Amino acid sequence: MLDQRLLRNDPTLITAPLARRGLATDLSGLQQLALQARDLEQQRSELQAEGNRIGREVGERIRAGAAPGGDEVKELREQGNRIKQQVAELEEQEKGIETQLLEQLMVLPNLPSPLCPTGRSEADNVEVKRWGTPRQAAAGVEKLQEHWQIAERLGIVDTERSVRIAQSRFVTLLGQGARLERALINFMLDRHAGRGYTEVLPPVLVNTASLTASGQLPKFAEESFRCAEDDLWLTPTAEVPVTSFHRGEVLAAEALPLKYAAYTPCFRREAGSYGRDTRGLIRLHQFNKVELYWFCRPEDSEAAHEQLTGDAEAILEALELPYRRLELCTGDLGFSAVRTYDLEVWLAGAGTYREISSCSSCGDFQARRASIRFRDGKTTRLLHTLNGSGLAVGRTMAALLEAGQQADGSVKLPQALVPYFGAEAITAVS
RNA sequence: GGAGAGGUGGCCGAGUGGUCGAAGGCGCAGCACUGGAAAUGCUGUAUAGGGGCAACUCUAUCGAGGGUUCGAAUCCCUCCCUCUCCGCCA
Repeated sequence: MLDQRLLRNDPTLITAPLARRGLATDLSGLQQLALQARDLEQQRSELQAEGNRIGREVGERIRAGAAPGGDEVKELREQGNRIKQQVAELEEQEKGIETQLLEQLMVLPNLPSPLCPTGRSEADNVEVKRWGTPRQAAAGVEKLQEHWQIAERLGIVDTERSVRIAQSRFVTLLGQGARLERALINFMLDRHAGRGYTEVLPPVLVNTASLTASGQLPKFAEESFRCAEDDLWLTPTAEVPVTSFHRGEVLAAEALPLKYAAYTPCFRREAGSYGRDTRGLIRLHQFNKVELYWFCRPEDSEAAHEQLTGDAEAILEALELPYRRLELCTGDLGFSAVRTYDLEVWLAGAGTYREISSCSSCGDFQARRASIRFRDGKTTRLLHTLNGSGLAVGRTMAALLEAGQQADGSVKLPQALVPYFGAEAITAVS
Protein backbone atom coordinates (compact mmCIF):
# COMPACT_ATOMS: atom_id res chain seq x y z
CA MET A 1 0.00 0.00 0.00
CA LEU A 2 1.15 3.52 -0.77
CA ASP A 3 1.68 6.19 1.83
CA GLN A 4 -1.47 8.25 2.37
CA ARG A 5 0.66 11.28 3.14
CA LEU A 6 1.97 11.28 -0.43
CA LEU A 7 -1.60 11.24 -1.61
CA ARG A 8 -2.61 14.15 0.58
CA ASN A 9 0.43 16.30 -0.03
CA ASP A 10 1.37 15.72 -3.65
CA PRO A 11 -0.41 13.07 -5.73
CA THR A 12 1.92 13.71 -8.66
CA LEU A 13 4.55 11.85 -6.66
CA ILE A 14 2.29 8.84 -7.23
CA THR A 15 0.83 9.49 -10.65
CA ALA A 16 4.19 10.16 -12.30
CA PRO A 17 5.77 6.84 -11.26
CA LEU A 18 2.56 4.98 -12.07
CA ALA A 19 2.59 6.56 -15.52
CA ARG A 20 5.94 4.81 -16.03
CA ARG A 21 4.08 1.55 -15.46
CA GLY A 22 1.75 2.59 -18.23
CA LEU A 23 -1.05 3.47 -15.84
CA ALA A 24 -2.86 6.72 -16.39
CA THR A 25 -4.37 7.53 -13.03
CA ASP A 26 -6.29 10.54 -11.89
CA LEU A 27 -5.93 10.73 -8.16
CA SER A 28 -7.62 14.08 -7.58
CA GLY A 29 -10.79 12.37 -6.34
CA LEU A 30 -8.80 10.09 -4.09
CA GLN A 31 -6.81 13.01 -2.77
CA GLN A 32 -10.05 14.75 -1.85
CA LEU A 33 -11.18 11.65 -0.02
CA ALA A 34 -7.93 11.49 1.90
CA LEU A 35 -8.17 15.14 2.86
CA GLN A 36 -11.79 14.69 3.90
CA ALA A 37 -10.86 11.71 6.02
CA ARG A 38 -8.18 13.76 7.72
CA ASP A 39 -10.53 16.68 8.39
CA LEU A 40 -13.23 14.42 9.74
CA GLU A 41 -10.75 12.79 12.03
CA GLN A 42 -9.73 16.19 13.31
CA GLN A 43 -13.30 17.30 13.94
CA ARG A 44 -14.14 14.04 15.61
CA SER A 45 -11.18 14.03 17.93
CA GLU A 46 -11.92 17.59 19.00
CA LEU A 47 -15.46 16.59 19.88
CA GLN A 48 -14.18 13.57 21.73
CA ALA A 49 -11.85 15.81 23.70
CA GLU A 50 -14.85 17.91 24.71
CA GLY A 51 -16.77 14.78 25.67
CA ASN A 52 -13.87 13.55 27.75
CA ARG A 53 -13.73 16.91 29.50
CA ILE A 54 -17.40 16.69 30.44
CA GLY A 55 -17.04 13.16 31.64
CA ARG A 56 -14.21 14.19 33.91
CA GLU A 57 -16.20 17.12 35.24
CA VAL A 58 -19.13 14.93 36.17
CA GLY A 59 -16.81 12.73 38.13
CA GLU A 60 -15.26 15.69 39.89
CA ARG A 61 -18.62 17.20 40.87
CA ILE A 62 -19.94 13.96 42.22
CA ARG A 63 -16.84 13.50 44.29
CA ALA A 64 -17.21 17.06 45.50
CA GLY A 65 -20.65 16.20 46.79
CA ALA A 66 -23.06 16.88 43.93
CA ALA A 67 -26.05 14.55 43.74
CA PRO A 68 -25.57 12.05 40.86
CA GLY A 69 -29.21 12.57 39.88
CA GLY A 70 -29.27 16.33 40.55
CA ASP A 71 -29.81 19.14 38.09
CA GLU A 72 -26.19 20.19 38.04
CA VAL A 73 -25.09 16.80 36.83
CA LYS A 74 -28.12 16.28 34.66
CA GLU A 75 -27.24 19.22 32.48
CA LEU A 76 -23.73 17.94 31.94
CA ARG A 77 -25.12 14.54 31.10
CA GLU A 78 -27.30 16.05 28.45
CA GLN A 79 -24.34 17.89 26.98
CA GLY A 80 -22.43 14.65 26.97
CA ASN A 81 -25.25 12.93 25.17
CA ARG A 82 -25.38 15.59 22.49
CA ILE A 83 -21.68 15.22 21.88
CA LYS A 84 -21.92 11.47 21.80
CA GLN A 85 -24.58 11.80 19.15
CA GLN A 86 -22.44 14.11 17.03
CA VAL A 87 -19.40 11.88 17.40
CA ALA A 88 -21.44 8.91 16.23
CA GLU A 89 -22.51 10.80 13.12
CA LEU A 90 -18.99 11.89 12.31
CA GLU A 91 -17.69 8.40 12.89
CA GLU A 92 -20.15 6.98 10.44
CA GLN A 93 -19.11 9.46 7.77
CA GLU A 94 -15.49 8.84 8.53
CA LYS A 95 -15.89 5.11 8.27
CA GLY A 96 -17.59 5.40 4.90
CA ILE A 97 -14.86 7.60 3.54
CA GLU A 98 -12.11 5.52 5.05
CA THR A 99 -13.57 2.41 3.44
CA GLN A 100 -13.72 4.02 0.02
CA LEU A 101 -10.24 5.38 0.41
CA LEU A 102 -8.80 2.04 1.39
CA GLU A 103 -10.66 0.20 -1.34
CA GLN A 104 -9.04 2.40 -3.95
CA LEU A 105 -5.65 2.60 -2.30
CA MET A 106 -5.35 -1.16 -1.91
CA VAL A 107 -5.60 -1.80 -5.63
CA LEU A 108 -2.90 0.71 -6.58
CA PRO A 109 0.39 -1.03 -7.35
CA ASN A 110 3.72 -0.06 -5.89
CA LEU A 111 5.79 2.74 -7.38
CA PRO A 112 8.69 1.54 -9.52
CA SER A 113 12.18 2.39 -8.37
CA PRO A 114 13.97 5.16 -10.30
CA LEU A 115 16.45 2.40 -11.17
CA CYS A 116 13.75 0.37 -12.89
CA PRO A 117 13.95 0.87 -16.67
CA THR A 118 10.89 2.37 -18.30
CA GLY A 119 9.07 0.11 -20.72
CA ARG A 120 5.68 -1.13 -21.80
CA SER A 121 5.89 -4.90 -21.81
CA GLU A 122 8.21 -7.85 -21.36
CA ALA A 123 9.69 -6.96 -24.73
CA ASP A 124 11.32 -3.98 -23.01
CA ASN A 125 12.97 -5.96 -20.23
CA VAL A 126 16.72 -5.53 -20.12
CA GLU A 127 19.09 -8.45 -20.17
CA VAL A 128 21.82 -7.63 -17.69
CA LYS A 129 23.77 -10.86 -17.46
CA ARG A 130 24.35 -14.26 -19.02
CA TRP A 131 25.98 -17.26 -17.39
CA GLY A 132 26.97 -20.62 -18.86
CA THR A 133 26.94 -22.03 -22.33
CA PRO A 134 23.60 -23.29 -23.63
CA ARG A 135 23.78 -26.86 -24.83
CA GLN A 136 23.13 -27.42 -28.51
CA ALA A 137 22.36 -30.71 -30.21
CA ALA A 138 25.56 -32.31 -31.43
CA ALA A 139 26.16 -32.09 -35.17
CA GLY A 140 24.48 -34.90 -37.05
CA VAL A 141 22.51 -35.99 -33.95
CA GLU A 142 18.77 -35.77 -33.65
CA LYS A 143 17.20 -32.79 -31.96
CA LEU A 144 17.35 -32.53 -28.17
CA GLN A 145 14.10 -33.56 -26.54
CA GLU A 146 11.87 -31.45 -24.35
CA HIS A 147 11.56 -32.34 -20.69
CA TRP A 148 8.05 -33.76 -20.92
CA GLN A 149 9.15 -36.12 -23.65
CA ILE A 150 12.08 -37.24 -21.55
CA ALA A 151 9.99 -37.56 -18.42
CA GLU A 152 7.33 -39.63 -20.13
CA ARG A 153 9.91 -41.89 -21.71
CA LEU A 154 11.58 -42.42 -18.33
CA GLY A 155 8.24 -42.97 -16.64
CA ILE A 156 8.99 -40.46 -13.90
CA VAL A 157 5.87 -38.37 -14.33
CA ASP A 158 2.24 -39.32 -14.87
CA THR A 159 0.00 -36.61 -16.24
CA GLU A 160 -3.01 -38.63 -17.32
CA ARG A 161 -3.62 -40.29 -13.98
CA SER A 162 -3.18 -36.91 -12.30
CA VAL A 163 -6.25 -35.68 -14.13
CA ARG A 164 -8.11 -38.60 -12.58
CA ILE A 165 -6.92 -37.55 -9.15
CA ALA A 166 -7.42 -33.82 -9.57
CA GLN A 167 -7.61 -31.94 -12.86
CA SER A 168 -5.47 -30.98 -15.78
CA ARG A 169 -2.35 -29.02 -14.86
CA PHE A 170 -1.51 -31.37 -12.02
CA VAL A 171 1.24 -33.96 -12.15
CA THR A 172 2.27 -37.00 -10.20
CA LEU A 173 5.97 -37.68 -9.94
CA LEU A 174 7.10 -41.26 -9.75
CA GLY A 175 10.21 -43.17 -8.80
CA GLN A 176 13.35 -41.32 -9.79
CA GLY A 177 11.27 -38.25 -10.65
CA ALA A 178 9.79 -38.02 -7.16
CA ARG A 179 13.22 -38.65 -5.73
CA LEU A 180 14.79 -35.93 -7.85
CA GLU A 181 12.15 -33.40 -6.77
CA ARG A 182 12.87 -34.23 -3.15
CA ALA A 183 16.63 -34.08 -3.75
CA LEU A 184 16.31 -30.65 -5.33
CA ILE A 185 14.30 -29.27 -2.42
CA ASN A 186 16.87 -30.52 0.06
CA PHE A 187 19.74 -29.31 -2.06
CA MET A 188 18.33 -25.81 -2.36
CA LEU A 189 17.46 -25.52 1.31
CA ASP A 190 20.88 -26.74 2.39
CA ARG A 191 22.64 -24.29 0.11
CA HIS A 192 20.62 -21.36 1.37
CA ALA A 193 21.06 -22.41 4.97
CA GLY A 194 24.79 -22.23 4.30
CA ARG A 195 24.36 -18.62 3.26
CA GLY A 196 22.64 -17.46 6.40
CA TYR A 197 19.01 -18.22 5.63
CA THR A 198 16.75 -19.66 8.28
CA GLU A 199 14.74 -22.55 6.93
CA VAL A 200 10.98 -22.11 7.22
CA LEU A 201 8.19 -24.60 6.68
CA PRO A 202 5.04 -22.50 7.03
CA PRO A 203 1.33 -23.29 6.72
CA VAL A 204 0.21 -23.41 3.13
CA LEU A 205 -3.37 -22.54 3.95
CA VAL A 206 -3.42 -18.82 4.68
CA ASN A 207 -6.14 -16.43 5.74
CA THR A 208 -7.43 -13.39 3.88
CA ALA A 209 -5.40 -10.97 5.98
CA SER A 210 -2.19 -12.73 4.97
CA LEU A 211 -3.02 -12.67 1.29
CA THR A 212 -3.90 -8.99 1.60
CA ALA A 213 -0.69 -8.11 3.43
CA SER A 214 1.57 -9.32 0.66
CA GLY A 215 -0.57 -7.83 -2.12
CA GLN A 216 -2.39 -10.78 -3.70
CA LEU A 217 -5.70 -9.47 -2.40
CA PRO A 218 -7.99 -7.71 -2.98
CA LYS A 219 -7.01 -7.32 -6.61
CA PHE A 220 -6.02 -10.82 -7.64
CA ALA A 221 -8.58 -13.02 -5.92
CA GLU A 222 -9.20 -15.05 -9.06
CA GLU A 223 -5.60 -16.28 -9.07
CA SER A 224 -5.74 -18.17 -5.79
CA PHE A 225 -7.66 -21.25 -4.70
CA ARG A 226 -10.03 -20.60 -1.83
CA CYS A 227 -11.53 -22.82 0.82
CA ALA A 228 -14.90 -21.19 0.80
CA GLU A 229 -16.12 -22.30 4.21
CA ASP A 230 -13.07 -21.30 6.18
CA ASP A 231 -11.63 -17.92 5.23
CA LEU A 232 -8.58 -19.85 4.08
CA TRP A 233 -6.77 -19.90 0.77
CA LEU A 234 -4.11 -22.16 -0.71
CA THR A 235 -0.98 -20.08 -0.78
CA PRO A 236 0.23 -19.12 -4.28
CA THR A 237 3.77 -18.56 -2.97
CA ALA A 238 5.65 -18.81 0.31
CA GLU A 239 6.01 -15.05 0.10
CA VAL A 240 2.51 -14.90 1.57
CA PRO A 241 3.00 -16.87 4.81
CA VAL A 242 6.52 -15.54 5.33
CA THR A 243 5.42 -11.90 5.05
CA SER A 244 2.67 -12.53 7.56
CA PHE A 245 4.98 -14.46 9.85
CA HIS A 246 6.02 -11.04 11.16
CA ARG A 247 2.76 -9.21 10.48
CA GLY A 248 2.08 -6.52 13.08
CA GLU A 249 5.49 -6.80 14.68
CA VAL A 250 8.15 -4.29 15.61
CA LEU A 251 11.49 -6.02 15.06
CA ALA A 252 14.75 -5.18 16.80
CA ALA A 253 17.10 -3.33 14.47
CA GLU A 254 19.91 -5.71 15.43
CA ALA A 255 17.84 -8.63 14.18
CA LEU A 256 17.89 -7.27 10.62
CA PRO A 257 18.31 -8.44 8.02
CA LEU A 258 16.13 -11.47 8.65
CA LYS A 259 16.66 -13.98 5.87
CA TYR A 260 14.30 -16.90 5.37
CA ALA A 261 14.32 -19.79 2.95
CA ALA A 262 10.89 -21.37 2.80
CA TYR A 263 9.97 -24.50 0.93
CA THR A 264 6.26 -24.81 0.16
CA PRO A 265 4.03 -26.25 -2.47
CA CYS A 266 2.39 -23.34 -4.31
CA PHE A 267 -1.10 -23.27 -5.75
CA ARG A 268 -2.23 -21.09 -8.61
CA ARG A 269 -5.44 -21.10 -10.57
CA GLU A 270 -3.61 -19.91 -13.71
CA ALA A 271 -6.83 -18.32 -14.87
CA GLY A 272 -6.46 -17.06 -18.40
CA SER A 273 -3.54 -19.25 -19.36
CA TYR A 274 -5.56 -21.81 -21.33
CA GLY A 275 -3.51 -23.42 -24.00
CA ARG A 276 -0.16 -22.12 -22.78
CA ASP A 277 2.47 -24.54 -21.56
CA THR A 278 -0.01 -27.37 -21.43
CA ARG A 279 2.63 -30.06 -21.44
CA GLY A 280 5.08 -30.92 -18.74
CA LEU A 281 6.18 -29.22 -15.59
CA ILE A 282 6.22 -25.58 -16.59
CA ARG A 283 2.75 -24.33 -15.66
CA LEU A 284 0.89 -26.29 -13.01
CA HIS A 285 -1.83 -25.59 -10.48
CA GLN A 286 0.44 -27.08 -7.84
CA PHE A 287 4.21 -26.84 -7.83
CA ASN A 288 7.03 -26.80 -5.33
CA LYS A 289 9.16 -23.77 -4.71
CA VAL A 290 11.90 -22.72 -2.36
CA GLU A 291 11.42 -19.05 -1.67
CA LEU A 292 14.01 -16.60 -0.39
CA TYR A 293 12.76 -13.74 1.71
CA TRP A 294 14.47 -10.78 3.40
CA PHE A 295 13.24 -8.29 5.97
CA CYS A 296 15.79 -5.45 6.03
CA ARG A 297 16.41 -1.82 6.79
CA PRO A 298 15.28 0.53 4.01
CA GLU A 299 18.81 1.74 3.36
CA ASP A 300 19.99 -1.85 2.84
CA SER A 301 17.34 -3.06 0.42
CA GLU A 302 19.21 -2.28 -2.78
CA ALA A 303 22.24 -4.30 -1.73
CA ALA A 304 19.91 -6.97 -0.37
CA HIS A 305 18.24 -7.27 -3.76
CA GLU A 306 21.59 -7.99 -5.42
CA GLN A 307 22.49 -10.52 -2.74
CA LEU A 308 19.18 -12.31 -2.83
CA THR A 309 19.32 -12.56 -6.61
CA GLY A 310 22.90 -13.80 -6.34
CA ASP A 311 21.77 -16.48 -3.90
CA ALA A 312 19.19 -17.72 -6.40
CA GLU A 313 21.79 -17.64 -9.17
CA ALA A 314 24.16 -19.66 -7.03
CA ILE A 315 21.72 -22.57 -7.21
CA LEU A 316 21.63 -22.45 -10.99
CA GLU A 317 25.39 -22.27 -11.13
CA ALA A 318 25.83 -25.15 -8.72
CA LEU A 319 23.48 -27.15 -10.95
CA GLU A 320 25.47 -26.08 -14.01
CA LEU A 321 22.36 -24.65 -15.62
CA PRO A 322 22.97 -21.76 -18.05
CA TYR A 323 20.79 -18.76 -17.36
CA ARG A 324 20.35 -15.09 -17.97
CA ARG A 325 19.27 -12.30 -15.69
CA LEU A 326 16.72 -9.76 -16.89
CA GLU A 327 15.82 -6.55 -15.22
CA LEU A 328 12.09 -6.12 -15.63
CA CYS A 329 10.91 -2.85 -17.08
CA THR A 330 8.21 -0.77 -15.40
CA GLY A 331 5.52 -2.23 -17.64
CA ASP A 332 6.27 -5.83 -16.62
CA LEU A 333 6.77 -5.20 -12.92
CA GLY A 334 4.60 -7.10 -10.46
CA PHE A 335 2.01 -5.39 -8.28
CA SER A 336 4.07 -5.13 -5.08
CA ALA A 337 7.53 -4.64 -6.56
CA VAL A 338 9.66 -1.54 -6.92
CA ARG A 339 12.24 -3.48 -8.88
CA THR A 340 12.58 -7.05 -10.16
CA TYR A 341 15.20 -9.33 -11.63
CA ASP A 342 13.93 -12.38 -13.44
CA LEU A 343 16.23 -15.34 -13.83
CA GLU A 344 15.62 -17.38 -16.94
CA VAL A 345 17.11 -20.84 -17.25
CA TRP A 346 18.12 -22.35 -20.57
CA LEU A 347 15.84 -25.16 -21.63
CA ALA A 348 18.10 -27.10 -23.96
CA GLY A 349 15.33 -29.16 -25.54
CA ALA A 350 12.94 -26.29 -26.10
CA GLY A 351 15.88 -24.13 -27.16
CA THR A 352 14.74 -21.18 -25.13
CA TYR A 353 15.18 -19.34 -21.86
CA ARG A 354 12.31 -19.75 -19.37
CA GLU A 355 11.62 -17.90 -16.14
CA ILE A 356 12.73 -19.92 -13.14
CA SER A 357 13.01 -17.20 -10.52
CA SER A 358 11.67 -13.73 -9.96
CA CYS A 359 13.51 -11.63 -7.40
CA SER A 360 11.72 -8.52 -6.26
CA SER A 361 12.35 -5.67 -3.94
CA CYS A 362 9.06 -4.42 -2.53
CA GLY A 363 10.22 -1.36 -0.62
CA ASP A 364 7.87 -0.62 2.26
CA PHE A 365 4.76 -1.56 0.26
CA GLN A 366 4.17 -4.90 1.94
CA ALA A 367 5.52 -3.67 5.26
CA ARG A 368 2.88 -0.96 5.30
CA ARG A 369 0.10 -3.40 4.43
CA ALA A 370 1.37 -5.86 6.98
CA SER A 371 2.47 -3.24 9.50
CA ILE A 372 5.99 -4.57 10.00
CA ARG A 373 8.40 -2.13 11.56
CA PHE A 374 11.74 -2.08 13.23
CA ARG A 375 12.97 -0.08 16.17
CA ASP A 376 15.21 2.71 14.97
CA GLY A 377 16.54 4.53 18.01
CA LYS A 378 13.61 6.15 19.77
CA THR A 379 11.13 5.61 17.01
CA THR A 380 9.94 2.82 14.72
CA ARG A 381 10.07 2.70 10.94
CA LEU A 382 8.58 0.51 8.27
CA LEU A 383 11.16 -1.96 7.02
CA HIS A 384 11.68 -3.25 3.50
CA THR A 385 10.80 -6.70 2.19
CA LEU A 386 12.31 -8.68 -0.67
CA ASN A 387 11.46 -12.04 -2.12
CA GLY A 388 12.72 -14.32 -4.84
CA SER A 389 12.46 -17.90 -5.94
CA GLY A 390 15.45 -19.94 -5.11
CA LEU A 391 14.21 -21.80 -7.16
CA ALA A 392 10.99 -23.07 -8.68
CA VAL A 393 11.61 -26.78 -8.25
CA GLY A 394 9.56 -28.22 -11.12
CA ARG A 395 11.10 -25.87 -13.63
CA THR A 396 14.52 -26.74 -12.28
CA MET A 397 13.79 -30.39 -12.90
CA ALA A 398 12.64 -29.59 -16.43
CA ALA A 399 15.89 -27.73 -17.12
CA LEU A 400 17.98 -30.56 -15.67
CA LEU A 401 16.22 -33.17 -17.77
CA GLU A 402 16.78 -31.22 -20.95
CA ALA A 403 20.36 -30.28 -20.11
CA GLY A 404 21.47 -33.73 -19.03
CA GLN A 405 19.80 -35.95 -21.63
CA GLN A 406 22.11 -38.59 -23.06
CA ALA A 407 22.13 -40.58 -26.29
CA ASP A 408 21.40 -43.78 -24.34
CA GLY A 409 18.19 -42.29 -22.96
CA SER A 410 19.46 -41.58 -19.48
CA VAL A 411 19.80 -38.15 -17.91
CA LYS A 412 23.12 -37.18 -16.42
CA LEU A 413 22.85 -35.04 -13.29
CA PRO A 414 25.23 -32.33 -12.12
CA GLN A 415 27.85 -33.42 -9.58
CA ALA A 416 26.46 -31.20 -6.83
CA LEU A 417 23.22 -33.12 -6.88
CA VAL A 418 24.67 -36.61 -6.76
CA PRO A 419 24.89 -36.84 -2.96
CA TYR A 420 21.26 -35.79 -2.75
CA PHE A 421 19.92 -37.95 -5.53
CA GLY A 422 22.14 -40.90 -4.74
CA ALA A 423 23.14 -41.60 -8.32
CA GLU A 424 24.98 -39.93 -11.18
CA ALA A 425 22.07 -40.16 -13.56
CA ILE A 426 18.44 -40.96 -14.01
CA THR A 427 18.59 -44.27 -15.73
CA ALA A 428 16.50 -45.28 -18.66
CA VAL A 429 13.89 -47.96 -18.09
CA SER A 430 14.88 -51.13 -19.89
C1' G B 1 -16.60 -31.28 18.66
C1' G B 2 -18.05 -30.97 24.41
C1' A B 3 -16.92 -28.83 29.54
C1' G B 4 -14.12 -25.39 32.43
C1' A B 5 -10.35 -21.34 33.08
C1' G B 6 -8.15 -17.25 30.99
C1' G B 7 -6.36 -13.18 27.35
C1' U B 8 -3.69 -6.07 30.73
C1' G B 9 2.73 -2.42 28.54
C1' G B 10 9.34 -5.84 26.12
C1' C B 11 8.19 -9.63 30.31
C1' C B 12 5.67 -10.80 35.14
C1' G B 13 1.55 -8.86 37.49
C1' A B 14 -2.28 -5.43 40.22
C1' G B 15 -6.52 -3.13 38.89
C1' U B 16 -14.23 -5.20 38.82
C1' G B 17 -17.60 2.01 36.68
C1' G B 18 -14.82 8.07 37.51
C1' U B 19 -9.21 12.24 36.72
C1' C B 20 -6.20 4.72 34.43
C1' G B 21 -2.13 4.66 29.15
C1' A B 22 -2.88 1.91 33.53
C1' A B 23 0.19 0.37 40.72
C1' G B 24 4.34 -2.74 41.77
C1' G B 25 8.31 -5.75 40.07
C1' C B 26 11.73 -7.40 36.21
C1' G B 27 14.18 -5.79 31.93
C1' C B 28 16.26 -1.66 29.25
C1' A B 29 18.51 3.53 28.91
C1' G B 30 20.75 7.84 31.21
C1' C B 31 22.90 10.00 35.55
C1' A B 32 25.25 9.52 40.51
C1' C B 33 28.55 6.53 43.49
C1' U B 34 33.51 3.54 41.76
C1' G B 35 40.28 3.25 39.69
C1' G B 36 36.80 0.15 36.71
C1' A B 37 32.73 -2.99 37.54
C1' A B 38 29.01 -5.36 40.67
C1' A B 39 25.64 -3.85 44.28
C1' U B 40 22.92 0.61 45.43
C1' G B 41 20.29 5.31 44.55
C1' C B 42 17.78 8.82 41.29
C1' U B 43 15.42 9.73 36.59
C1' G B 44 13.31 8.00 32.25
C1' U B 45 11.16 4.03 29.45
C1' A B 46 4.05 1.64 24.71
C1' U B 47 1.98 2.07 19.76
C1' A B 48 -0.76 4.40 15.86
C1' G B 49 -3.05 8.71 13.78
C1' G B 50 -3.95 14.21 13.59
C1' G B 51 -2.05 19.39 14.51
C1' G B 52 2.67 22.20 15.33
C1' C B 53 9.35 24.62 12.88
C1' A B 54 9.68 22.92 17.74
C1' A B 55 8.66 22.49 22.85
C1' C B 56 4.37 20.23 22.86
C1' U B 57 -0.64 18.88 22.19
C1' C B 58 -5.35 16.23 20.86
C1' U B 59 -7.55 11.39 19.75
C1' A B 60 -7.60 6.13 19.82
C1' U B 61 -5.74 1.54 21.79
C1' C B 62 -5.86 -3.14 28.31
C1' G B 63 -7.33 -10.12 22.38
C1' A B 64 -11.04 -8.14 18.10
C1' G B 65 -15.76 -6.01 16.96
C1' G B 66 -20.39 -4.14 18.74
C1' G B 67 -23.49 -2.30 23.02
C1' U B 68 -24.90 0.14 27.97
C1' U B 69 -23.16 4.91 30.41
C1' C B 70 -21.96 11.88 31.05
C1' G B 71 -17.73 8.37 31.86
C1' A B 72 -15.58 1.28 30.55
C1' A B 73 -9.39 -2.34 31.38
C1' U B 74 -13.67 -2.84 34.76
C1' C B 75 -20.82 -4.20 33.00
C1' C B 76 -23.53 -6.79 28.53
C1' C B 77 -23.36 -9.37 23.51
C1' U B 78 -20.68 -11.72 19.39
C1' C B 79 -16.20 -13.53 17.56
C1' C B 80 -10.94 -14.98 17.81
C1' C B 81 -7.02 -17.08 20.48
C1' U B 82 -4.45 -19.72 24.69
C1' C B 83 -4.51 -23.34 28.68
C1' U B 84 -6.75 -27.83 31.33
C1' C B 85 -9.97 -32.13 30.99
C1' C B 86 -13.01 -35.34 27.64
C1' G B 87 -13.87 -37.08 22.59
C1' C B 88 -11.55 -37.76 17.75
C1' C B 89 -7.21 -38.19 14.86
C1' A B 90 -1.69 -38.39 11.90
